Amino acid sequence: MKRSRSCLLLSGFACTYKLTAGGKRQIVSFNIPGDIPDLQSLHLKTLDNSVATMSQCRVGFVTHEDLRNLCTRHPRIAEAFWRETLIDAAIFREWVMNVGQREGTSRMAHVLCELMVRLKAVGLVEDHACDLPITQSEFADALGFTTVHVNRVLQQMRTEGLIFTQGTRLTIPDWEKLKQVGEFDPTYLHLENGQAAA
Amino acid sequence: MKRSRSCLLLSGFACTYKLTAGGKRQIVSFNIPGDIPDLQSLHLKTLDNSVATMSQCRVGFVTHEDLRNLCTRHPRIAEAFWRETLIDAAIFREWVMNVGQREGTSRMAHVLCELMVRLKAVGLVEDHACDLPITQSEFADALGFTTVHVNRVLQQMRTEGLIFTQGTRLTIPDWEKLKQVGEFDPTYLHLENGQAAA
DNA sequence: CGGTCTTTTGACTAGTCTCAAGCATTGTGG
DNA sequence: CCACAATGCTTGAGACTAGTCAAAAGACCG
Repeated sequence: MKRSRSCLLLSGFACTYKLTAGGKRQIVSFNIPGDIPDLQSLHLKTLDNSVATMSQCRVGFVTHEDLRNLCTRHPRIAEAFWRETLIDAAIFREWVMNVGQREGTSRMAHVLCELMVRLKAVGLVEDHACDLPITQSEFADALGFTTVHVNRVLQQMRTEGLIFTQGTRLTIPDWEKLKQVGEFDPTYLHLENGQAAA
Repeated sequence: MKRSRSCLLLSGFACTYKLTAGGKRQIVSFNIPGDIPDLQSLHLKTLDNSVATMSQCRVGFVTHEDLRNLCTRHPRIAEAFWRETLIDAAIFREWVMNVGQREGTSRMAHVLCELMVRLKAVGLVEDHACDLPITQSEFADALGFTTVHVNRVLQQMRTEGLIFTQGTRLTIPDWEKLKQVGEFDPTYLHLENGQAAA
């Protein structure tokens, strides 16, 4: 179905996902405030994924017509939007590697690092802690694990002192350690100001 | 490192890959004739992946300066390039799902279907057959399997009549069956003329 | 023809899944 | 304000997919 507008996530958490023929869900990205989850629809006629909220969200809508006018009138803006979609692609590539090559703790640590850095970039991290309203079953769908396995991995990470959780609040006691376990190198996020440390 | 030009694959097969800190390789996409594997470098300063050839290749180079001029003078071309990168992203999303949710035969079948359809689109498929100079170890790196496992999966697929190989030539005896096993729906490739059947 | 790369095989191991149940937390209606 | 859904988290045991290690057999190339 062709969409005539894109949405901008103002607050809250969402995710982009796809379903297999067998009905299994793969979350292909987490969307945080500032993201435009369906910017691609500006140039692709058919949608090949869906978006779901993971918490209460506020969203803004922009019509494709307005976006297109903006792009023609201000090439620099067009370039910036294009660049945004290229960064999304870079993140997908990293996820392919994460799901394909890393196991258990390492895989989990990597997405947590990614989330922390991205959230930090929009000011949602304080003292290595942030609010993360993502259920274990959502993590499972994102990592290609089962909920049961995510639970066990998280427990292990807690006992190893890699993470600390209270409700939806996540705290990273030792950022360097988590980064190392997740083999995390933020280059692929292409942040302007290489704020590698969260 | 900043690149000042992009390359167009004229003939032969290549792949885009990333390495984990531990040295494991994840192939994130196969590049076929007509592809511009590093088009992204036009707007991203740092490269977060590498490209390798899998066979003899002929490539053409275009400087970013020329590309940028082309884009400013012909907005439609800029739009087309942007669209290409969006399709790449759609393929990455599908790969995340493939690696995250499908197992063994199904996972393998899916990439084979994708390759067939993409090769067909550039005229490299005849009678459900094509030349595929991809080693089992390369498939392994693309699928997140080991070479040993790829070998066993392929053997099973041969005995099941899903594929037929002689050297680097791959023939698909029963396209519908392969599509079904791989849960393959070509929507995500966003081909202009929905040539779903290869 | 020797050397290298690729494919194939076997036996054993490990990571992850499945099924199944119990517990905790939260929000809601009576 | 409490009871009870509903949802999410935790646990255990057994099964299965895929990995590891090791080596042999083919294929390709200078």
